[in-house]
Amino acid sequence: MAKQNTVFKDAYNRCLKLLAETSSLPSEPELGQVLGVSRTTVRAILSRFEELQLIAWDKRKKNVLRQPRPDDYFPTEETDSLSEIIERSFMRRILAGGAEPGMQINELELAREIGTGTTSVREFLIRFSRFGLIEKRPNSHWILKGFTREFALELTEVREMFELRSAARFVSLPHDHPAWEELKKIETLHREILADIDNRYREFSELDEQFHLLVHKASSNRFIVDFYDIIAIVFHYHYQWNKSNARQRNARALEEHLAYIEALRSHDPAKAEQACRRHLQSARETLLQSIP
Amino acid sequence: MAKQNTVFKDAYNRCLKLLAETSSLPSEPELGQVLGVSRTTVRAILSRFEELQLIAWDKRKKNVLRQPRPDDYFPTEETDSLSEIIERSFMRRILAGGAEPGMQINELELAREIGTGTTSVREFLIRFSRFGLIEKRPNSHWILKGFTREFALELTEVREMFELRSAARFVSLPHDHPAWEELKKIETLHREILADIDNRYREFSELDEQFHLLVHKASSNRFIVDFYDIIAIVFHYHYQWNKSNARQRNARALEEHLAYIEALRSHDPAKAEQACRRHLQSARETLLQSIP
DNA sequence: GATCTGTCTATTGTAGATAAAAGACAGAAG
DNA sequence: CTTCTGTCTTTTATCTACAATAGACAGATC
Repeated sequence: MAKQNTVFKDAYNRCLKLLAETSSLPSEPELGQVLGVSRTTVRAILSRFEELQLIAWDKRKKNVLRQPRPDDYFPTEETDSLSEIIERSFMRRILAGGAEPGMQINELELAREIGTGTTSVREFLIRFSRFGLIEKRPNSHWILKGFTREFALELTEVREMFELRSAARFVSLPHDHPAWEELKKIETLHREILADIDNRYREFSELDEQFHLLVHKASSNRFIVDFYDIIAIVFHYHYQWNKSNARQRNARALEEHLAYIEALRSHDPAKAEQACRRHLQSARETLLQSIP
Repeated sequence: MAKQNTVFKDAYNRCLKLLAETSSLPSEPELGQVLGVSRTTVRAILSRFEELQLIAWDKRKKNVLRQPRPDDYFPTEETDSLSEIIERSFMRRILAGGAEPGMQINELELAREIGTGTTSVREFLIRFSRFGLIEKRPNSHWILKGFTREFALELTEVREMFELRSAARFVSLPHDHPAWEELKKIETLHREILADIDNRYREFSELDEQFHLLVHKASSNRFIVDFYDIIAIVFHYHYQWNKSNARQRNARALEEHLAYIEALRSHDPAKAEQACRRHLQSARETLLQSIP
């Protein structure tokens, strides 16, 4: 296998959903636009649709013949890109499996275990190394530095510097800046989830990421925004891993976010700083509690 | 060619220098230690020495037979690792050659031009992407974001946050911390270069890197220390590129460093902050001046 | 004349192969 | 009994090959 066709399969599935809602599909370039793929892939999808008698395709006419059935979709496991698969496998290993700091990481072994070529694993490790959890010994193995207390402290130290600065920028954004609109939407979502916290507390993780990313973006600094990737990935896997008291923790964080949002909207730097600090401090404590 | 034997060639050259200074070489593990390579490579070197009648080798005895001649050394071009070659080629292209922001970067073309496989170019680009100068479009090309004014401003903004914090940590290091010793050495070097500035001003670039890295290390924060890589690479190539007024600029920076060092040694946080700010400001101005 | 389709070409993502380098282990030498 | 050497195995760095995907261009269609 040279290249996985996950782009095709994923776009195919999404296109099936579009197909379920109309009687004829738009032009190839438009489909490409909507699905975020090239015309080559669009045409591959349309060919398959035609083969399976889902549409009648003649040049510009793409009439829907029948509704898609559940088994027309590709299984979701097949639509994940290789790098997503590698990332998940790797994170499971280093967070769940007793991964001691100092442990050696072996490209070949990882590749065999995941069932993929070494090239992809290697590229993943290179990309991942910027998160500061692993380190390369040239001509030799990687070393796992581990998700330790020091790591968490160093991470939160930088996070706090960056977020405080971003929050300060946020309050001085012009009133017509789109971020205010976005902030309002996020606030609404907060209230909705909080109103039905027992059922919806799991949605917090994603919302948390959205909110803090919005704040970081106000810095207009690529290094600050990029750094948020590290925080996001750590918290993402951390939430998956450590579920104790999730409902209660999330409820508290949602309240803090609301106070933080209100402070941002006051346009008062001092208030924003205070609310930001308060939330960051409790986020840090939560993170540290989960590390032995 | 599967793997370049640059490790061998480089270690070989360094081993020749050792050989010039003794009458017999130490044990294989010890040589490996000194040269920073494995025993396999050490043995390859010794085999070659024996072949060329440089030593008589019998088990533990490795007696020097003759002094190395200049042509016993491998040419220096052959001792650079592939990634160094790629980095240099790439930086020359984006700094020197009229590289417009927004330009597409093509892995295959770069590889052809450098005369190497695509894998190595690809891995380089992935590693390099953390510097924020390029960005990947998945399944498609890379985009050059360019060494622009915004880039420089974003870079220096973060640099200033990090270095101020590191300097604050530095002044509170315990008196017996090895950093103080190191600082003293660096100060001496500063004075030496300054005393003979007309001849030695070119040595500033390397010293600058050493000094600021020492300061950043006081933060004990891997993200802060790692970030210094970006600054170092930018300034490194920037100095190579923009040589106007180098003597004068470097003399001024050396003076500022000395004031900064003195402030650090006073253990007075306020003084350190002031000296740090002053130097960072002029470093920023210098950088910005060179960007159109 | 703008947008679309058919066709063709170029580039990326990934696997597989191989030389270089690292590293493990047993027996030899001090 | 510690350190060294000889030998062997494993892993990394790199190249090449190829399917998936992107993208370009000319002619067709509205």
